[in-house]
Amino acid sequence: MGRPKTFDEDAVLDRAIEQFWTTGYHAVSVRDLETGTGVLKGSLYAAFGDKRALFLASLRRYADQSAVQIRELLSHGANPRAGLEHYLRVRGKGCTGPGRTRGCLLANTAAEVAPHDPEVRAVVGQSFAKLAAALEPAIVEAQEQGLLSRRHDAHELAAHLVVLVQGMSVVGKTEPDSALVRSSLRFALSLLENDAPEKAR
Amino acid sequence: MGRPKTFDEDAVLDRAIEQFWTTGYHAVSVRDLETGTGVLKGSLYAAFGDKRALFLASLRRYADQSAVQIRELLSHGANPRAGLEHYLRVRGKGCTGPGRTRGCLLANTAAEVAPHDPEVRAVVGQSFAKLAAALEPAIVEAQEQGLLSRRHDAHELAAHLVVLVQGMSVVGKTEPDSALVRSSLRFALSLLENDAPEKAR
DNA sequence: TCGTTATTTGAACGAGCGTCCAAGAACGCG
DNA sequence: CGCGTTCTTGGACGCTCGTTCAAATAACGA
Repeated sequence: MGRPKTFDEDAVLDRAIEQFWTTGYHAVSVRDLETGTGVLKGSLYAAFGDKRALFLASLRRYADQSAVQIRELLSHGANPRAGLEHYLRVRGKGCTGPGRTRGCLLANTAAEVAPHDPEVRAVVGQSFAKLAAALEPAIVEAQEQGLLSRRHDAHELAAHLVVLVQGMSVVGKTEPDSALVRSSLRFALSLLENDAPEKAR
Repeated sequence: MGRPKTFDEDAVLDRAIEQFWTTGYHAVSVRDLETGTGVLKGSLYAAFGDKRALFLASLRRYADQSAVQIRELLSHGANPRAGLEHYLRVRGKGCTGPGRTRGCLLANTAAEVAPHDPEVRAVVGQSFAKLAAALEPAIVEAQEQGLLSRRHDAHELAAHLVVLVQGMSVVGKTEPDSALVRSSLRFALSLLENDAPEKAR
């Protein structure tokens, strides 16, 4: 009953994600969100609460979406090792090139907001933990299938890859096509090569 | 001639660094800087220009200081490999523990400001490049002295460590003592072990 | 058709922002 | 002791911030 909503909340969140992602939390004003989402502030406040609540909702949606994407990327290819490689490649490419200097919303938020907002911190922290928890079994399986060296501890390697990916997303923000990101990606891929030291490609 | 300055510009920059570091660029107001530095806004504007200029000066000073620190850390210990290990340990410890959730000003700035300010971007980008340029010769020397495996390309490993360190500083902001940071640090240290797979410590 | 209910709309609010500037204060010099 | 110069001081400016709210609007059941 009553007057029906003229917008889809999830669609608005997607637009808001874009803005927070490219511009950052503090640098986006409610007026910006108004024009960016096409929803007047009054309605935004009625639907989501205040700016921080809208940001939290956007962040949670982004985190959910990226958790889904992780699973998709990891299951790409013939085996777990190919999935890991694919995941790294996509994440690396996503941080380099023109228009790709906005990094990852989770990393941006970890840097800008997390230390000052426990709720935000929890969302970001859990996202990172989930990412590691998704990578680890893929690593273990790849090792069990003899596709990946057992030289490295699976748990530590998973954590390492999580940290590395966030690092790429941050370093990549300093230039459109960062040589550092490309090199570190190449190195990470070399870590996923099977065994046999001294064997290039 | 004229009335003498009542403050040391570098000391003010050090205080400003602290504030931008722990709070972020946008979240620090000129009033905050006033109380934090103990210098009234009028004098700040007279000495540095505007807020952005003060930030840039602080950032450059931080970058210079951290470049010096890198050299110190790398020259610690008996050989280049020990220096690298020491550098990683210090950087890792600096991102974990209570009151250590502010990360690295360069990483924070890369995430929050770099994409929207070319001058800031240049400072941060050059700092990252310098860091890699400082790590690489240490890696090469360690390899030449037989202290470090030649399995990995020195240039790529240097880039990898730069990205990793920035990643640790970002991920570390999501909890006081991040298990991810500790694990990834342990993994990175294992990369610096000499050769011989399956050999712990 | 009318009353109820939910949403939209945009004007208005106080607070705080970054910035500026006129006045006062502290020095060296003649 | 003034004089010129430089720095300090803090009030004031215009603007934008996040937020609120009363009125207008649009759907529904009766």
